[in-house]
Amino acid sequence: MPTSDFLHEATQRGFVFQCTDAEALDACLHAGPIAGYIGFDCTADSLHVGSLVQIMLLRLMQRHGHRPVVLMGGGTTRIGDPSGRDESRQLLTDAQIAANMEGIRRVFEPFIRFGDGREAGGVSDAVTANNADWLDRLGYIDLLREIGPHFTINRMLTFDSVRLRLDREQPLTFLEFNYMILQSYDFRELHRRLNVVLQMGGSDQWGNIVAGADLVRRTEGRTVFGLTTPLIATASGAKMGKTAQGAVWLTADRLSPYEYWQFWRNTEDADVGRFLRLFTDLPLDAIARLEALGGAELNEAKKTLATEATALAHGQAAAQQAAETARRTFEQGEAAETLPGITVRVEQLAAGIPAFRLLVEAGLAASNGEARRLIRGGGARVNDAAIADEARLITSEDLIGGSIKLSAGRKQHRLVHAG
RNA sequence: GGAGGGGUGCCCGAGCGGCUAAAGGGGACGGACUGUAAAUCCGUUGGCGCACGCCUACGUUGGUUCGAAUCCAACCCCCUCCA
Repeated sequence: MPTSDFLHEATQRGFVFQCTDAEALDACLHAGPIAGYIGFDCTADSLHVGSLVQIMLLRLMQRHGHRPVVLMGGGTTRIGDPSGRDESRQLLTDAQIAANMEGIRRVFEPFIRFGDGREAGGVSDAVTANNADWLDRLGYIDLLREIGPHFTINRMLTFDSVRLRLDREQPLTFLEFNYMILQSYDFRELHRRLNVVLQMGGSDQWGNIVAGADLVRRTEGRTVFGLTTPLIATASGAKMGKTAQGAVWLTADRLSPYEYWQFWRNTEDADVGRFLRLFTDLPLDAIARLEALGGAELNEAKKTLATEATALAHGQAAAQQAAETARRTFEQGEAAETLPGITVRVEQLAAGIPAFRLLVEAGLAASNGEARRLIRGGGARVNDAAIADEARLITSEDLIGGSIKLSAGRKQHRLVHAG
């Protein structure tokens, strides 16, 4: 077991899947603060829980006095990460990439403290870098001459990412084949610029990370490290991060704090301890106590998980409000006025709106047809009373204290306000 | 370049002239049971103010036919073998 603060805790909390040399990294961490990075593609203007392990790992680093470096894939995104199986991604314009980068940077703000890293005492200030700064102006021949000799095809062919494709007799384009080279180049560049000695990432990045560490060793004569996190799935095997509405985004413009809280509240029993360790800052002994709760009592642990995780992403106040909204909704059976909602014009409501239509407008169904099916299946309710008739009209008569509670299933509730 | 196989709904996959909005499975959603859990069981799973009807959908574009996912032609893409 590692003894340095950071690696020790990262290991205990379940962040470590593989490490190039845990002992040497541990020693290096003992010697003083280091800089470590994780790369993020700029394919959307926000990130979802799929990236949360990486974010939390950077956060953990910083908590132990090390410097997190967030690498934006401004350059690599221009090509498109080919690892997502079939078709190559739609190419993004430079303007889109720039906008996405700005959005992604904002995702990190609640989790990580940024600074310019230069002032005294700011050794653990996080910084961002953009690989477009160096990749955009790479010369092909120069790159080949300088980097090419350090990569043997023989070895590249042994990488899982490559071998799996070849074994399955799926095409692997030259572009994809080069991805590890660009990522390796990033590592070396960050080492040169910011003295980064550690690259982290998901377990699927292992090959690329190792290749980068090798490149730095060969060309710089320095030992640098790689560390991967495990793939996070739910205990029942599902990929994590899916919800009725789609991806679980980390920013409020994409997913409300209430819904984010709900996502964590609905964690499977078997995942509670693991998720508390990964996605909250709670001390390990406190987590151990929560995890020990049995049966329905585990729900208390889930609430703690939800509130803690929501506080990290959206702030303490938003987390408390989400918890309170949930408490009133699920434990008191009320229509908490803080539930997500929509506003409908009074005249429209007076005239009456078909329930199926309102369900769609409230975002509880994707189409009128789906809303009708929901009603037929007995899953739609107005003010907690099942809607029996597909043609049911919702009118001002249904207003209770100025709003109507609309539900799809037991868990999704919306308020319709008259305005 | 030649020979063969293939491209079907969110995914996998059957269908191979009408009974096909297209079997089956997965996923997803809803219901029951619970603890806002898992497992299990049941239902639903293209759009449209949806009884009827109309529209869109089986790689693309044309054609044959009363009628095509199913037959024909050309084209695009993928796979295998040969060169």
